[in-house]
Amino acid sequence: MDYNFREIEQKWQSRWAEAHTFKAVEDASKPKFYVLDMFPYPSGAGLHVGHPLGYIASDIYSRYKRLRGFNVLHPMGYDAFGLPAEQYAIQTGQHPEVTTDKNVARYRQQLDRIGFSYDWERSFRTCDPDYFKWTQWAFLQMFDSYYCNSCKSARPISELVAAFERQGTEGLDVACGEPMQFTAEQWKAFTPKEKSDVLMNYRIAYQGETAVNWCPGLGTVLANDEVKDGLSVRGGFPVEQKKMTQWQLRVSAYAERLLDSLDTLDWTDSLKEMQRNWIGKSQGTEVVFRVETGAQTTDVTIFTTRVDTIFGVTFMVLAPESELTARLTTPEQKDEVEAYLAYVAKKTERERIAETKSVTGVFSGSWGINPLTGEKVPVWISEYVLAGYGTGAIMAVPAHDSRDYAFARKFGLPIVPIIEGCDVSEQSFDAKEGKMCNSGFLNGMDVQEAIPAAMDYVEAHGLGHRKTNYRLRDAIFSRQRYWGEPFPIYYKDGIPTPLPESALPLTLPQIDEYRPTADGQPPLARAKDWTYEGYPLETSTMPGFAGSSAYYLRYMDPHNDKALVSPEADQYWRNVDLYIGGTEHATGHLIYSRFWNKFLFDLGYVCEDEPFRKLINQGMIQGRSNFVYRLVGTQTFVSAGLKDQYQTQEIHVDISLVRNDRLDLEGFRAWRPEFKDAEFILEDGEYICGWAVEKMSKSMYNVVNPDDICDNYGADTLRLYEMFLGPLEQSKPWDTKGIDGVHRFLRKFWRLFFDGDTCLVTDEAPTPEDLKTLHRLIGKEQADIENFSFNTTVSAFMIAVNDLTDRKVSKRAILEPMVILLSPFAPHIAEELWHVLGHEDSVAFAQFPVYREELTVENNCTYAVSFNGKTRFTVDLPKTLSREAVQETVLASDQTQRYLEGKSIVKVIVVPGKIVNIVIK
RNA sequence: GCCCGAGUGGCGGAAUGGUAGACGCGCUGGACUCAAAAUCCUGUGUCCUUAAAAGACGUGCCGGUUCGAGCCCGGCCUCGGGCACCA
Repeated sequence: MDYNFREIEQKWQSRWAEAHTFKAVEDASKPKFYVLDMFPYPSGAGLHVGHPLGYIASDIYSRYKRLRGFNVLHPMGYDAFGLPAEQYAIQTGQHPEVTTDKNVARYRQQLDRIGFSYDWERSFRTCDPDYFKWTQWAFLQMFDSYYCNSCKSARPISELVAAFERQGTEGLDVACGEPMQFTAEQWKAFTPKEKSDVLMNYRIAYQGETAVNWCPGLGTVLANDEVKDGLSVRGGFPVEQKKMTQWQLRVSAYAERLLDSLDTLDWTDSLKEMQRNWIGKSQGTEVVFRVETGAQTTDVTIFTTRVDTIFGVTFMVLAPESELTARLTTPEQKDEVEAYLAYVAKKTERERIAETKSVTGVFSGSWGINPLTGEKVPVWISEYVLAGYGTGAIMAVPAHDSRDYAFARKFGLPIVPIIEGCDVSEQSFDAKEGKMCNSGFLNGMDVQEAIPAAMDYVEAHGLGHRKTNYRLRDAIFSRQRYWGEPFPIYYKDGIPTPLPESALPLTLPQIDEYRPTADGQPPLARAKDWTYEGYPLETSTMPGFAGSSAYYLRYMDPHNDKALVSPEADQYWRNVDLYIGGTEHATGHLIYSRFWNKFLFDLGYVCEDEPFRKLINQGMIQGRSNFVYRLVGTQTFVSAGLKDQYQTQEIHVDISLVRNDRLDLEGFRAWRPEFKDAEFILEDGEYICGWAVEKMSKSMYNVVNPDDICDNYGADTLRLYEMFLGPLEQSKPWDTKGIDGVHRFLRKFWRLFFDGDTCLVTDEAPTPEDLKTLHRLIGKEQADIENFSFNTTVSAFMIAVNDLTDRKVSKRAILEPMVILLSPFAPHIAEELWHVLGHEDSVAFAQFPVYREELTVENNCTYAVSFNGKTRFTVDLPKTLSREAVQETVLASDQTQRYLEGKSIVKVIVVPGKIVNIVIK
């Protein structure tokens, strides 16, 4: 019997499916382990070999944990709402659901071939009404909650209403948009509309006007993490800033908690660091500057992290979008300021980024008074100050801030250094070090002392107070799209009103066109009768991250129609023990999910404060593209080695037409009509293609499909090979060259069991040597899997199998545990051989072999003998020998004597088990 | 500009501070074969010399700690990734 992987893999995949082998059931007698992959968006292109990398790793870990006696929850589903299906719908009129169905089916088929141990009965898509009902439900919970700063928790909005009725805003410490002040009487006198507007200032899911990333190309707003370099991540369209009223989530209320509990997570440092930067906590001071505009004065609060430099302030700057700009502009400066504001407004985000080096600004005509010195400084307006951060106004210290420095230089403003001996003739001195000068009471202090001293002073004199700011903004939650969750909100007399829970899920209406309406309304406005009890329903939909924010909770209890997750299921599965996915979600999904989970935790719906305990980022598998070089303006192609002699144009060529960088000439002519009569300039009779490592993508013709690998080598080989390629976290190019070696290993393993049709397995007793081979492998696998060092485990397997092959060992006592060890990596062949060995049950639930260290321990240690640090030879000595005995034996040996050659010994250092170093003169 | 991470043969990559290059690919030579495929065996960091052995040099660069450094420390260089007017 040969190793027929096609037959074996098909057979076991269907048996696992029929027997529901990997169905997970809550079982209090076993410890749980929850392993989750970041679920994919089912795109039309299908999976390429890069996608399963993380899935294979998580499957290996899941299977390993099962062998270790854990009750493993390992689910999979689809993040199915999203832009590509909708864009396709706009072009073709095809309902996104149809496209999604088709793509999901294809994904499932591809995933199934790889032999994952998912519990498919728990699978769902984010676009299933049974699921998004709970996304809408969570939104309503947020709508109905506010965040209490003093108890650090979300609370029902009814409590806030009660507080307003009792005492107005008196003594309130809650997260809000604009600070508000009113009495209980005033509150009671508000109209329903006014009350609704006030509460919007406090709700965790709220509607508010804000500067948004508006993408005209997509006709929708985008979240910060959906924009990169001023272009939309999906589609690459330019993005501009625009003020709009949008649904938002008050993520900023959770900034401190999101930051704090990062320390409790087993994530990589780089990922935690990314989140820390994104949250961007900075502790500083708010200081009030009195500003004179003609005869009129206004108090302007600025935020700074360096109050210690306040004696170096030579001007102030306002953000162009700040409400203060109009107020502080004098009549004389009005025209100039308005021209500047117009100039800023028409710039797109992308242009702003491209011109980040250029310095622009305009004088407002007002003068601020430095509260410490009483000195007057001019107030300028410039786009380098952001309206959305701090107070939208700054004090400028050009001597010690590079941005202020550039501005001062451009507009000829004074630069006053306040740190002794620093040189500010060429650039600012930003470092927080040195002795203070020109700074009144701070003179002579070290900068590190001066910072708190200045803060204390400002607070003591009532000039300002300490303040912590965060860069983290509230998440914009509306999208002007069709293919997303509808908001369970309708407008009753203009007041946003939540739908009752009984009306959920609110499903998408049928519409006949998916583009925005002529007057710029979202596509849902096209729906006939998009109303609730006669009132209009909200027409925007939720963003992509809505559905992915709590999906891990739903897998715990996917068919529950009473709750997102039952308390019992939640108590059992708790949170994700191991989450595997790409870093690209660091500042999107992984922040939103943590926020969402903390919110549900506050309300008591879930029992863990953090959703993902351990997180591993698998690297990307890149493609290896091939190129041909066409002589410009012809259909003649020159081989890579000769291309420099000609003027050529580089063209991607499909890698299926290339083998070992040699081009299949006939195949190439047949590839495209325009290449039908292609001529070639060859080197050594062959056409050599150029190559490069690039992202794997259709347009680069470098996509390798996992199905092809499964056809030619089998899923087990694919799985082993992807792990063997290198460390999981590292990005690496796909290269099919090495795959034969891995496949050869599996065949070699098979041949330990069979020679043709003869079964070789015997009941012969293993020798100590056999046991050593086995237990080395057990020890290695045990240690490596826990470190996700799967590549070295595969190597260890190869060594063991080579060992056994050399000695022709086909003993059951050795092979049986080896099959168990192999089963997480290559489950199909392992299952087959497990049954060949006479077992009835699945190998997936066998017991991980017990490691016996004493079997692998050497009796001898190899000592490296060095002279003055240079290793000259090695010697094997019994492990039990004492230091002194080792020293004596080594010194007495012939080899040592030969190297000594009469020189005298200064000292001898013995490192037990390792080395003998002899220092000689 | 700021913050992370990484630099080891022809290639992917191994090495608790202790014989650098495991394992795999590729390449040499060989066995089996009429031949091919498959399989197996052999060699394979560089240089020098050689019949062989033995040497010398080798983990991006420069220094340091150590009996001993790919690994630890300091300073550079290069390449990836993230953030980017966040006061």
